[in-house]
Amino acid sequence: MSPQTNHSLSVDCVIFGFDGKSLKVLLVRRDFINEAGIPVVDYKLPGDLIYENEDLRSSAYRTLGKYTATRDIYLRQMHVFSHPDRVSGDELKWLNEYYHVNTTRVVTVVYYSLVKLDRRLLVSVEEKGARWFDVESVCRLAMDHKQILARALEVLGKQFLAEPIAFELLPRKFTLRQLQSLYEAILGIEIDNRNFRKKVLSSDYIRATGEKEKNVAHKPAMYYTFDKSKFLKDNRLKFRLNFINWQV
Amino acid sequence: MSPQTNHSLSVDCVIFGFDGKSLKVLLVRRDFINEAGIPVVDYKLPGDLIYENEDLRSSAYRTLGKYTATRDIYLRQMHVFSHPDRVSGDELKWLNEYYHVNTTRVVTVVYYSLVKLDRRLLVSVEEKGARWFDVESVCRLAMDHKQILARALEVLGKQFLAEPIAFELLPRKFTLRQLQSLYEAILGIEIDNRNFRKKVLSSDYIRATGEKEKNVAHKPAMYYTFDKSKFLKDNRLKFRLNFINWQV
DNA sequence: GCAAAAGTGTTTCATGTACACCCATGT
DNA sequence: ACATGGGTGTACATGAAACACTTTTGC
Repeated sequence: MSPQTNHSLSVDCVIFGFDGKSLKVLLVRRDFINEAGIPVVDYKLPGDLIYENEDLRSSAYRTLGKYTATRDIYLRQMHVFSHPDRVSGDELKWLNEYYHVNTTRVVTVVYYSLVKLDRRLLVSVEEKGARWFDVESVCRLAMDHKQILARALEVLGKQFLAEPIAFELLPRKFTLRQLQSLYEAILGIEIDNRNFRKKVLSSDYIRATGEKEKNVAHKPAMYYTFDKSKFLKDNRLKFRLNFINWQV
Repeated sequence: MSPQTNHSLSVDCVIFGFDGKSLKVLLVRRDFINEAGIPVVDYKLPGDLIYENEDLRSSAYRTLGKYTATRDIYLRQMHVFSHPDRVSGDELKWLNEYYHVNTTRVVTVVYYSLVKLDRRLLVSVEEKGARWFDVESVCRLAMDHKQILARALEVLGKQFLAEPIAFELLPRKFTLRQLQSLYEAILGIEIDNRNFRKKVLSSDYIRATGEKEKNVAHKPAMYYTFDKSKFLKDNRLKFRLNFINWQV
Protein backbone atom coordinates (compact mmCIF):
# COMPACT_ATOMS: atom_id res chain seq x y z
CA MET A 1 0.00 0.00 0.00
CA SER A 2 1.14 3.50 -0.77
CA PRO A 3 -0.29 6.96 -0.28
CA GLN A 4 -3.16 7.97 -2.49
CA THR A 5 -2.41 10.77 -4.93
CA ASN A 6 -5.25 10.82 -7.44
CA HIS A 7 -8.02 12.05 -5.17
CA SER A 8 -9.87 15.34 -4.99
CA LEU A 9 -10.96 17.43 -2.07
CA SER A 10 -14.25 19.26 -2.06
CA VAL A 11 -16.07 21.55 0.33
CA ASP A 12 -19.83 21.22 0.65
CA CYS A 13 -22.03 23.66 2.53
CA VAL A 14 -25.20 22.92 4.42
CA ILE A 15 -26.81 26.36 4.44
CA PHE A 16 -29.71 26.66 6.86
CA GLY A 17 -32.36 29.34 6.98
CA PHE A 18 -35.54 29.88 8.99
CA ASP A 19 -38.70 31.42 7.57
CA GLY A 20 -40.54 31.79 10.88
CA LYS A 21 -42.28 28.44 10.54
CA SER A 22 -39.75 25.81 9.55
CA LEU A 23 -36.11 25.16 8.99
CA LYS A 24 -34.93 25.42 5.38
CA VAL A 25 -31.86 24.20 3.57
CA LEU A 26 -30.41 25.55 0.33
CA LEU A 27 -29.98 22.99 -2.45
CA VAL A 28 -28.73 23.43 -5.98
CA ARG A 29 -30.26 21.86 -9.02
CA ARG A 30 -28.16 19.38 -10.98
CA ASP A 31 -28.85 18.28 -14.55
CA PHE A 32 -27.47 14.88 -15.04
CA ILE A 33 -27.46 12.14 -17.64
CA ASN A 34 -27.66 8.74 -16.01
CA GLU A 35 -26.14 5.50 -17.21
CA ALA A 36 -29.21 4.70 -19.30
CA GLY A 37 -28.58 7.96 -21.18
CA ILE A 38 -31.71 9.57 -19.77
CA PRO A 39 -31.49 13.16 -18.56
CA VAL A 40 -32.50 13.50 -14.94
CA VAL A 41 -32.73 16.36 -12.51
CA ASP A 42 -31.81 16.15 -8.89
CA TYR A 43 -30.50 18.34 -6.10
CA LYS A 44 -27.24 18.53 -4.21
CA LEU A 45 -25.62 20.61 -1.51
CA PRO A 46 -23.79 23.66 -2.81
CA GLY A 47 -20.05 23.04 -2.95
CA ASP A 48 -16.93 22.96 -5.08
CA LEU A 49 -13.51 21.39 -5.35
CA ILE A 50 -10.83 23.36 -3.53
CA TYR A 51 -8.54 25.68 -5.43
CA GLU A 52 -4.86 26.19 -4.90
CA ASN A 53 -4.01 28.89 -2.38
CA GLU A 54 -7.32 28.75 -0.62
CA ASP A 55 -8.01 27.04 2.65
CA LEU A 56 -11.21 25.14 3.28
CA ARG A 57 -12.98 28.00 4.99
CA SER A 58 -12.26 30.32 2.08
CA SER A 59 -13.59 27.71 -0.26
CA ALA A 60 -16.78 27.49 1.76
CA TYR A 61 -17.10 31.27 1.71
CA ARG A 62 -16.63 31.25 -2.03
CA THR A 63 -19.53 28.84 -2.38
CA LEU A 64 -21.64 30.85 0.05
CA GLY A 65 -20.90 33.95 -1.98
CA LYS A 66 -22.49 32.44 -5.06
CA TYR A 67 -25.90 32.44 -3.42
CA THR A 68 -25.87 34.98 -0.64
CA ALA A 69 -24.23 38.21 0.38
CA THR A 70 -21.37 36.87 2.48
CA ARG A 71 -21.24 39.57 5.11
CA ASP A 72 -20.95 38.25 8.58
CA ILE A 73 -22.25 34.78 7.95
CA TYR A 74 -22.04 32.04 10.54
CA LEU A 75 -19.91 29.23 9.18
CA ARG A 76 -18.51 26.19 10.97
CA GLN A 77 -16.56 23.18 9.86
CA MET A 78 -18.62 20.11 10.59
CA HIS A 79 -17.23 16.79 9.41
CA VAL A 80 -15.28 15.11 6.67
CA PHE A 81 -16.92 12.37 4.63
CA SER A 82 -14.35 10.08 3.16
CA HIS A 83 -15.73 6.69 2.24
CA PRO A 84 -13.66 5.59 -0.77
CA ASP A 85 -16.79 4.94 -2.85
CA ARG A 86 -18.90 7.85 -1.73
CA VAL A 87 -18.67 9.26 -5.25
CA SER A 88 -18.47 6.48 -7.81
CA GLY A 89 -19.96 5.21 -11.05
CA ASP A 90 -22.22 7.74 -12.77
CA GLU A 91 -21.70 10.25 -10.02
CA LEU A 92 -17.95 10.17 -10.45
CA LYS A 93 -18.34 10.46 -14.20
CA TRP A 94 -20.57 13.50 -13.75
CA LEU A 95 -18.10 15.07 -11.37
CA ASN A 96 -15.09 14.54 -13.63
CA GLU A 97 -16.95 16.07 -16.57
CA TYR A 98 -18.43 18.93 -14.62
CA TYR A 99 -15.17 20.02 -13.05
CA HIS A 100 -12.90 18.96 -15.92
CA VAL A 101 -10.78 16.75 -13.74
CA ASN A 102 -9.82 13.12 -13.71
CA THR A 103 -10.16 11.87 -10.20
CA THR A 104 -10.97 8.47 -8.72
CA ARG A 105 -12.05 9.59 -5.29
CA VAL A 106 -13.55 12.65 -3.69
CA VAL A 107 -13.20 13.42 -0.01
CA THR A 108 -15.50 16.21 1.11
CA VAL A 109 -15.24 18.57 4.03
CA VAL A 110 -18.67 19.77 5.11
CA TYR A 111 -19.34 23.20 6.56
CA TYR A 112 -22.65 24.34 7.89
CA SER A 113 -23.86 27.84 7.74
CA LEU A 114 -26.72 29.84 9.24
CA VAL A 115 -28.18 32.74 7.31
CA LYS A 116 -30.86 35.31 7.96
CA LEU A 117 -33.59 34.54 5.43
CA ASP A 118 -35.33 37.59 4.11
CA ARG A 119 -37.75 37.90 1.21
CA ARG A 120 -34.95 38.87 -1.16
CA LEU A 121 -32.76 35.89 -0.31
CA LEU A 122 -35.70 33.51 -0.54
CA VAL A 123 -36.22 34.47 -4.17
CA SER A 124 -32.82 35.56 -5.46
CA VAL A 125 -31.25 32.12 -5.19
CA GLU A 126 -33.64 30.75 -7.80
CA GLU A 127 -31.93 32.61 -10.63
CA LYS A 128 -28.77 30.82 -9.63
CA GLY A 129 -30.26 27.35 -9.92
CA ALA A 130 -30.80 26.89 -6.20
CA ARG A 131 -33.87 26.53 -3.99
CA TRP A 132 -34.77 26.58 -0.34
CA PHE A 133 -36.31 23.30 0.81
CA ASP A 134 -38.10 22.51 3.97
CA VAL A 135 -35.63 20.17 5.73
CA GLU A 136 -38.45 17.80 6.60
CA SER A 137 -39.45 17.32 2.98
CA VAL A 138 -36.08 16.55 1.44
CA CYS A 139 -36.02 12.96 0.18
CA ARG A 140 -33.34 12.02 -2.32
CA LEU A 141 -30.19 13.99 -2.91
CA ALA A 142 -27.13 13.48 -5.09
CA MET A 143 -24.28 11.27 -3.84
CA ASP A 144 -24.29 10.92 -0.04
CA HIS A 145 -25.71 14.38 0.50
CA LYS A 146 -28.82 13.09 2.22
CA GLN A 147 -26.71 11.48 4.95
CA ILE A 148 -24.66 14.63 5.19
CA LEU A 149 -27.80 16.68 5.71
CA ALA A 150 -29.03 14.27 8.37
CA ARG A 151 -25.74 14.58 10.21
CA ALA A 152 -25.82 18.36 9.95
CA LEU A 153 -29.27 18.41 11.55
CA GLU A 154 -27.98 16.37 14.46
CA VAL A 155 -25.00 18.63 14.97
CA LEU A 156 -27.14 21.73 14.67
CA GLY A 157 -29.43 20.49 17.43
CA LYS A 158 -26.49 19.94 19.75
CA GLN A 159 -24.98 23.31 18.92
CA PHE A 160 -28.32 24.98 19.65
CA LEU A 161 -28.20 23.66 23.19
CA ALA A 162 -24.58 24.65 23.70
CA GLU A 163 -24.26 28.07 22.08
CA PRO A 164 -26.47 31.04 21.29
CA ILE A 165 -26.54 30.56 17.54
CA ALA A 166 -30.30 30.87 17.10
CA PHE A 167 -29.82 34.57 16.45
CA GLU A 168 -27.84 33.82 13.31
CA LEU A 169 -31.04 32.50 11.76
CA LEU A 170 -33.30 35.36 12.86
CA PRO A 171 -33.50 38.95 11.67
CA ARG A 172 -31.56 41.44 13.77
CA LYS A 173 -34.80 42.40 15.48
CA PHE A 174 -36.98 39.48 16.39
CA THR A 175 -39.92 38.68 18.64
CA LEU A 176 -39.68 36.19 21.47
CA ARG A 177 -42.28 34.09 19.72
CA GLN A 178 -40.02 33.80 16.65
CA LEU A 179 -37.15 32.74 18.89
CA GLN A 180 -39.29 30.17 20.63
CA SER A 181 -40.64 28.76 17.35
CA LEU A 182 -37.09 28.39 16.13
CA TYR A 183 -36.02 26.39 19.18
CA GLU A 184 -39.13 24.26 18.86
CA ALA A 185 -38.48 23.61 15.17
CA ILE A 186 -34.85 22.69 15.62
CA LEU A 187 -35.15 20.63 18.76
CA GLY A 188 -38.45 19.06 17.74
CA ILE A 189 -40.10 19.84 21.08
CA GLU A 190 -42.74 22.09 22.57
CA ILE A 191 -41.67 24.68 25.09
CA ASP A 192 -43.78 26.32 27.78
CA ASN A 193 -43.93 29.92 26.77
CA ARG A 194 -43.90 31.47 30.25
CA ASN A 195 -40.79 29.55 31.25
CA PHE A 196 -39.15 30.29 27.93
CA ARG A 197 -39.71 34.04 28.23
CA LYS A 198 -38.51 34.03 31.83
CA LYS A 199 -35.31 32.28 30.88
CA VAL A 200 -34.61 34.35 27.80
CA LEU A 201 -35.30 37.66 29.52
CA SER A 202 -33.01 36.76 32.42
CA SER A 203 -30.13 36.78 29.93
CA ASP A 204 -27.86 39.80 29.87
CA TYR A 205 -27.57 39.62 26.12
CA ILE A 206 -31.16 39.96 24.97
CA ARG A 207 -32.61 43.43 25.00
CA ALA A 208 -35.95 44.98 24.11
CA THR A 209 -35.65 47.52 21.32
CA GLY A 210 -38.78 49.47 22.28
CA GLU A 211 -40.18 48.87 18.79
CA LYS A 212 -43.31 46.80 18.36
CA GLU A 213 -44.97 44.93 15.52
CA LYS A 214 -47.37 46.98 13.39
CA ASN A 215 -50.47 46.03 11.47
CA VAL A 216 -50.98 42.70 13.13
CA ALA A 217 -54.46 41.52 14.07
CA HIS A 218 -53.50 40.87 17.68
CA LYS A 219 -51.52 42.44 20.49
CA PRO A 220 -48.29 43.59 18.84
CA ALA A 221 -45.12 41.85 20.02
CA MET A 222 -41.99 43.64 21.21
CA TYR A 223 -38.87 43.34 19.09
CA TYR A 224 -35.68 42.22 20.81
CA THR A 225 -32.02 42.07 19.77
CA PHE A 226 -29.10 39.86 20.79
CA ASP A 227 -25.96 41.69 21.90
CA LYS A 228 -23.42 39.38 20.34
CA SER A 229 -20.37 41.51 21.02
CA LYS A 230 -21.16 41.68 24.74
CA PHE A 231 -21.68 37.94 24.77
CA LEU A 232 -18.33 37.30 23.13
CA LYS A 233 -16.54 39.66 25.50
CA ASP A 234 -18.06 38.12 28.64
CA ASN A 235 -17.31 34.63 27.46
CA ARG A 236 -13.68 35.31 26.82
CA LEU A 237 -13.63 36.42 30.43
CA LYS A 238 -15.43 33.31 31.65
CA PHE A 239 -12.98 31.14 29.80
CA ARG A 240 -10.08 32.82 31.53
CA LEU A 241 -11.60 32.32 34.95
CA ASN A 242 -11.69 28.61 34.31
CA PHE A 243 -7.97 28.53 34.78
CA ILE A 244 -8.26 30.05 38.19
CA ASN A 245 -9.82 28.14 41.04
CA TRP A 246 -13.61 27.93 40.92
CA GLN A 247 -14.00 27.85 44.65
CA VAL A 248 -11.81 30.66 45.93
CA MET B 1 -8.59 29.38 -10.98
CA SER B 2 -9.12 25.67 -11.27
CA PRO B 3 -9.40 22.80 -8.81
CA GLN B 4 -6.24 21.72 -7.06
CA THR B 5 -5.03 18.27 -7.97
CA ASN B 6 -1.48 17.98 -6.64
CA HIS B 7 -2.24 17.93 -2.94
CA SER B 8 -2.03 15.20 -0.33
CA LEU B 9 -4.35 14.25 2.47
CA SER B 10 -3.02 13.10 5.81
CA VAL B 11 -4.54 11.93 9.06
CA ASP B 12 -2.89 12.97 12.32
CA CYS B 13 -3.82 11.58 15.71
CA VAL B 14 -3.73 13.37 19.03
CA ILE B 15 -3.53 10.40 21.39
CA PHE B 16 -4.19 11.30 25.01
CA GLY B 17 -3.42 9.26 28.08
CA PHE B 18 -3.65 9.86 31.81
CA ASP B 19 -1.14 8.53 34.32
CA GLY B 20 -3.09 9.45 37.45
CA LYS B 21 -1.37 12.80 37.82
CA SER B 22 -1.34 14.57 34.50
CA LEU B 23 -2.57 14.41 30.95
CA LYS B 24 -0.13 12.93 28.45
CA VAL B 25 0.08 13.05 24.68
CA LEU B 26 1.89 10.61 22.42
CA LEU B 27 4.48 12.15 20.10
CA VAL B 28 6.78 10.52 17.61
CA ARG B 29 10.40 11.38 17.11
CA ARG B 30 11.44 12.80 13.77
CA ASP B 31 15.00 12.91 12.49
CA PHE B 32 15.33 15.74 10.13
CA ILE B 33 18.00 17.57 8.19
CA ASN B 34 17.33 21.28 8.10
CA GLU B 35 18.16 23.73 5.32
CA ALA B 36 21.60 24.38 6.82
CA GLY B 37 22.30 20.66 6.40
CA ILE B 38 22.36 20.07 10.13
CA PRO B 39 20.61 16.99 11.52
CA VAL B 40 17.97 17.91 14.08
CA VAL B 41 15.51 15.95 16.14
CA ASP B 42 12.02 17.07 16.89
CA TYR B 43 8.64 15.56 17.61
CA LYS B 44 5.37 15.39 15.72
CA LEU B 45 1.93 13.92 16.12
CA PRO B 46 1.61 10.36 14.86
CA GLY B 47 -0.02 10.27 11.45
CA ASP B 48 0.26 9.19 7.84
CA LEU B 49 -0.94 10.01 4.35
CA ILE B 50 -4.16 8.21 3.43
CA TYR B 51 -4.09 5.11 1.33
CA GLU B 52 -6.45 4.15 -1.43
CA ASN B 53 -9.48 2.18 -0.27
CA GLU B 54 -9.32 3.39 3.28
CA ASP B 55 -11.46 6.06 4.79
CA LEU B 56 -10.07 8.57 7.26
CA ARG B 57 -11.15 6.67 10.34
CA SER B 58 -9.42 3.52 9.11
CA SER B 59 -6.31 5.53 8.47
CA ALA B 60 -6.41 6.88 12.02
CA TYR B 61 -6.85 3.33 13.33
CA ARG B 62 -3.92 2.21 11.28
CA THR B 63 -1.75 4.86 12.91
CA LEU B 64 -3.11 4.02 16.35
CA GLY B 65 -2.29 0.40 15.72
CA LYS B 66 1.38 1.22 15.28
CA TYR B 67 1.69 2.25 18.92
CA THR B 68 -1.15 0.65 20.83
CA ALA B 69 -3.38 -2.38 20.81
CA THR B 70 -6.35 -1.00 18.92
CA ARG B 71 -9.09 -2.82 20.76
CA ASP B 72 -11.98 -0.63 21.67
CA ILE B 73 -10.21 2.69 21.48
CA TYR B 74 -12.04 5.99 21.64
CA LEU B 75 -11.47 7.90 18.43
CA ARG B 76 -13.18 11.04 17.15
CA GLN B 77 -12.69 13.21 14.15
CA MET B 78 -11.76 16.67 15.34
CA HIS B 79 -10.89 19.22 12.69
CA VAL B 80 -9.24 19.69 9.32
CA PHE B 81 -6.23 21.96 9.04
CA SER B 82 -5.87 23.27 5.53
CA HIS B 83 -3.80 26.42 5.35
CA PRO B 84 -2.11 26.25 1.93
CA ASP B 85 1.34 26.80 3.49
CA ARG B 86 0.93 24.73 6.63
CA VAL B 87 3.58 22.35 5.29
CA SER B 88 6.13 24.19 3.21
CA GLY B 89 9.83 24.72 2.69
CA ASP B 90 11.99 22.23 4.58
CA GLU B 91 8.97 20.56 6.07
CA LEU B 92 7.49 19.87 2.67
CA LYS B 93 10.83 18.59 1.43
CA TRP B 94 11.05 16.25 4.41
CA LEU B 95 7.53 15.01 3.80
CA ASN B 96 8.04 14.36 0.09
CA GLU B 97 11.19 12.39 0.84
CA TYR B 98 9.79 10.52 3.78
CA TYR B 99 6.65 9.37 2.00
CA HIS B 100 8.16 9.15 -1.50
CA VAL B 101 5.62 11.50 -2.98
CA ASN B 102 5.74 14.77 -4.83
CA THR B 103 3.14 17.03 -3.38
CA THR B 104 2.86 20.79 -3.01
CA ARG B 105 0.28 20.92 -0.27
CA VAL B 106 -0.86 18.75 2.60
CA VAL B 107 -4.29 19.01 4.14
CA THR B 108 -4.59 17.09 7.38
CA VAL B 109 -7.60 15.67 9.13
CA VAL B 110 -7.01 15.41 12.86
CA TYR B 111 -8.50 12.72 15.06
CA TYR B 112 -8.18 12.59 18.78
CA SER B 113 -8.04 9.45 20.76
CA LEU B 114 -8.24 8.48 24.41
CA VAL B 115 -6.37 5.44 25.65
CA LYS B 116 -6.03 3.64 28.95
CA LEU B 117 -2.40 4.11 29.94
CA ASP B 118 -0.92 1.14 31.70
CA ARG B 119 2.67 0.43 32.58
CA ARG B 120 3.14 -1.65 29.44
CA LEU B 121 1.85 1.04 27.09
CA LEU B 122 3.91 3.70 28.82
CA VAL B 123 7.09 1.85 27.93
CA SER B 124 6.30 -0.12 24.78
CA VAL B 125 5.89 2.94 22.58
CA GLU B 126 9.53 3.89 23.09
CA GLU B 127 10.77 1.04 20.92
CA LYS B 128 8.66 2.49 18.13
CA GLY B 129 10.23 5.92 18.29
CA ALA B 130 7.42 7.50 20.26
CA ARG B 131 7.12 9.00 23.73
CA TRP B 132 4.45 10.17 26.13
CA PHE B 133 4.81 13.85 27.00
CA ASP B 134 3.11 15.81 29.68
CA VAL B 135 0.81 18.10 27.68
CA GLU B 136 1.87 21.07 29.79
CA SER B 137 5.51 20.66 28.91
CA VAL B 138 5.30 20.37 25.14
CA CYS B 139 6.94 23.38 23.51
CA ARG B 140 7.90 23.10 19.87
CA LEU B 141 6.50 20.54 17.49
CA ALA B 142 6.91 19.88 13.80
CA MET B 143 4.82 21.82 11.28
CA ASP B 144 1.66 23.26 12.86
CA HIS B 145 1.31 20.39 15.30
CA LYS B 146 1.61 22.63 18.34
CA GLN B 147 -1.49 24.57 17.27
CA ILE B 148 -3.25 21.32 16.52
CA LEU B 149 -2.49 20.07 20.02
CA ALA B 150 -3.73 23.31 21.54
CA ARG B 151 -6.97 22.98 19.63
CA ALA B 152 -7.35 19.36 20.67
CA LEU B 153 -7.02 20.35 24.32
CA GLU B 154 -9.80 22.90 23.93
CA VAL B 155 -12.08 20.41 22.25
CA LEU B 156 -11.28 17.76 24.84
CA GLY B 157 -12.29 20.11 27.65
CA LYS B 158 -15.64 20.77 26.01
CA GLN B 159 -16.23 17.11 25.33
CA PHE B 160 -15.47 16.31 28.96
CA LEU B 161 -18.31 18.54 30.06
CA ALA B 162 -20.70 17.15 27.48
CA GLU B 163 -20.07 13.40 27.48
CA PRO B 164 -18.80 10.73 29.87
CA ILE B 165 -15.51 10.15 28.13
CA ALA B 166 -13.30 10.37 31.22
CA PHE B 167 -13.61 6.61 31.59
CA GLU B 168 -11.81 6.07 28.30
CA LEU B 169 -8.67 7.41 29.97
CA LEU B 170 -8.97 5.42 33.19
CA PRO B 171 -8.47 1.74 33.87
CA ARG B 172 -11.66 -0.32 33.86
CA LYS B 173 -11.63 -0.21 37.65
CA PHE B 174 -10.82 3.20 39.07
CA THR B 175 -11.12 5.08 42.32
CA LEU B 176 -13.21 8.21 42.65
CA ARG B 177 -10.06 10.13 43.46
CA GLN B 178 -8.57 9.13 40.12
CA LEU B 179 -11.70 10.28 38.37
CA GLN B 180 -11.66 13.58 40.21
CA SER B 181 -7.98 14.19 39.50
CA LEU B 182 -8.66 13.59 35.83
CA TYR B 183 -11.44 16.17 35.70
CA GLU B 184 -9.24 18.60 37.58
CA ALA B 185 -6.33 18.05 35.20
CA ILE B 186 -8.38 18.43 32.06
CA LEU B 187 -10.54 21.34 33.12
CA GLY B 188 -7.77 23.08 35.01
CA ILE B 189 -9.89 23.58 38.12
CA GLU B 190 -10.21 22.31 41.67
CA ILE B 191 -13.33 20.43 42.61
CA ASP B 192 -14.83 20.00 46.08
CA ASN B 193 -14.48 16.33 46.79
CA ARG B 194 -17.71 15.86 48.75
CA ASN B 195 -19.79 17.44 46.02
CA PHE B 196 -17.93 15.52 43.36
CA ARG B 197 -18.56 12.17 45.04
CA LYS B 198 -22.21 13.03 45.59
CA LYS B 199 -22.69 13.86 41.95
CA VAL B 200 -20.79 10.91 40.61
CA LEU B 201 -22.47 8.41 42.90
CA SER B 202 -25.91 9.70 41.99
CA SER B 203 -25.26 8.46 38.45
CA ASP B 204 -26.87 5.20 37.36
CA TYR B 205 -23.80 4.23 35.41
CA ILE B 206 -21.10 4.20 38.04
CA ARG B 207 -20.97 1.20 40.29
CA ALA B 208 -18.84 0.06 43.18
CA THR B 209 -17.06 -3.21 42.43
CA GLY B 210 -16.62 -4.24 46.06
CA GLU B 211 -12.87 -4.45 45.53
CA LYS B 212 -10.58 -2.11 47.39
CA GLU B 213 -7.04 -0.89 47.00
CA LYS B 214 -4.37 -3.02 48.66
CA ASN B 215 -1.01 -2.19 50.17
CA VAL B 216 -1.60 1.51 50.48
CA ALA B 217 -0.50 3.47 53.52
CA HIS B 218 -3.92 4.93 54.13
CA LYS B 219 -7.56 3.92 54.11
CA PRO B 220 -7.95 1.86 50.94
CA ALA B 221 -10.21 3.34 48.26
CA MET B 222 -13.11 1.51 46.63
CA TYR B 223 -12.81 0.64 42.96
CA TYR B 224 -15.68 1.67 40.70
CA THR B 225 -16.61 0.88 37.09
CA PHE B 226 -18.56 2.76 34.45
CA ASP B 227 -21.37 0.81 32.79
CA LYS B 228 -20.93 2.10 29.27
CA SER B 229 -23.39 -0.25 27.61
CA LYS B 230 -26.18 0.80 29.96
CA PHE B 231 -25.32 4.41 29.33
CA LEU B 232 -25.49 3.97 25.57
CA LYS B 233 -28.79 2.12 25.78
CA ASP B 234 -30.45 4.73 28.01
CA ASN B 235 -29.24 7.56 25.82
CA ARG B 236 -30.61 6.06 22.67
CA LEU B 237 -33.92 6.07 24.48
CA LYS B 238 -33.58 9.66 25.60
CA PHE B 239 -32.84 10.68 22.06
CA ARG B 240 -35.98 9.06 20.78
CA LEU B 241 -38.13 10.76 23.38
CA ASN B 242 -36.94 14.10 22.11
CA PHE B 243 -39.17 13.67 19.11
CA ILE B 244 -42.17 13.29 21.31
CA ASN B 245 -43.49 16.17 23.35
CA TRP B 246 -41.53 16.85 26.55
CA GLN B 247 -44.45 18.21 28.44
CA VAL B 248 -47.32 15.79 27.83
C1' DG C 1 -67.43 41.99 20.07
C1' DC C 2 -64.62 38.51 18.51
C1' DA C 3 -60.56 36.19 16.87
C1' DA C 4 -55.59 35.80 17.50
C1' DA C 5 -51.42 35.95 19.49
C1' DA C 6 -48.77 38.59 23.36
C1' DG C 7 -47.73 38.82 27.81
C1' DT C 8 -47.62 37.82 32.90
C1' DG C 9 -46.52 35.10 38.61
C1' DT C 10 -46.44 31.64 41.94
C1' DT C 11 -45.50 27.26 43.87
C1' DT C 12 -42.99 23.07 43.89
C1' DC C 13 -39.12 20.36 43.36
C1' DA C 14 -34.44 19.17 42.07
C1' DT C 15 -29.84 20.40 41.69
C1' DG C 16 -25.64 22.96 42.85
C1' DT C 17 -22.55 24.82 46.31
C1' DA C 18 -20.22 25.83 50.52
C1' DC C 19 -18.06 23.89 54.28
C1' DA C 20 -14.87 20.44 58.40
C1' DC C 21 -14.13 16.33 60.52
C1' DC C 22 -13.48 11.14 61.40
C1' DC C 23 -11.78 6.57 59.33
C1' DA C 24 -8.74 2.77 57.85
C1' DT C 25 -4.35 1.41 56.70
C1' DG C 26 1.06 0.86 56.57
C1' DT C 27 5.12 2.08 58.67
C1' DA D 1 1.30 6.90 67.37
C1' DC D 2 1.47 9.23 63.32
C1' DA D 3 1.17 10.26 58.52
C1' DT D 4 -1.60 9.67 54.48
C1' DG D 5 -5.33 9.93 51.66
C1' DG D 6 -10.46 7.96 51.85
C1' DG D 7 -14.80 8.89 53.01
C1' DT D 8 -19.03 11.31 54.96
C1' DG D 9 -23.78 15.13 55.91
C1' DT D 10 -26.24 19.47 56.30
C1' DA D 11 -27.95 24.00 55.29
C1' DC D 12 -28.64 27.33 51.78
C1' DA D 13 -29.30 29.29 47.21
C1' DT D 14 -30.35 28.81 42.63
C1' DG D 15 -32.61 27.09 38.65
C1' DA D 16 -36.18 24.08 36.29
C1' DA D 17 -40.97 22.82 35.65
C1' DA D 18 -45.90 22.91 36.01
C1' DC D 19 -49.82 25.59 35.42
C1' DA D 20 -54.33 29.61 33.37
C1' DC D 21 -55.81 33.93 32.61
C1' DT D 22 -55.69 38.99 30.98
C1' DT D 23 -54.22 42.34 27.34
C1' DT D 24 -53.95 44.57 22.91
C1' DT D 25 -54.79 44.94 18.35
C1' DG D 26 -57.38 44.50 13.46
C1' DC D 27 -61.43 43.33 11.39
